[in-house]
Amino acid sequence: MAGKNEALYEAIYDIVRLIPRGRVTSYGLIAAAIGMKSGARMVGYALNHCHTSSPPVPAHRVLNRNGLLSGKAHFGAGDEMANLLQAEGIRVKDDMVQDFDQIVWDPSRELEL
DNA sequence: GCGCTGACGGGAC
DNA sequence: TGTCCCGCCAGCG
Repeated sequence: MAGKNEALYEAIYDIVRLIPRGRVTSYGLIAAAIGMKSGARMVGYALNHCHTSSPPVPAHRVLNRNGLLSGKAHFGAGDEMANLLQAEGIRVKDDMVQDFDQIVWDPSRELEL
């Protein structure tokens, strides 16, 4: 471990990689799972560097608390993120995940069960 | 060494 | 019920 910050990033990546297909989660839930309830921004920042870690992280399954594809613009392509979500059976409309409350995956909750 | 921005969240109006 | 503003942590100029 080079530093705690790196371990923190890996913790975020690990949780994101645990997200089952057809499910999504929010930055706040991940932040709470790692103990950073108010660090939702840090989660997004970490995912911004997810490409520096391997294996790649399915960040397309991570959305904001509104179910909006906040990081869609950062994926590179225009609708790359929405396309991946729809490919997993997730309904995406106008960059917004439909039935978000039904497909949301809470890490701190699922990992505890 | 200081300040601003940023893939957000929650509370207040 | 919807929208606006403030707060938090870390990286970067």
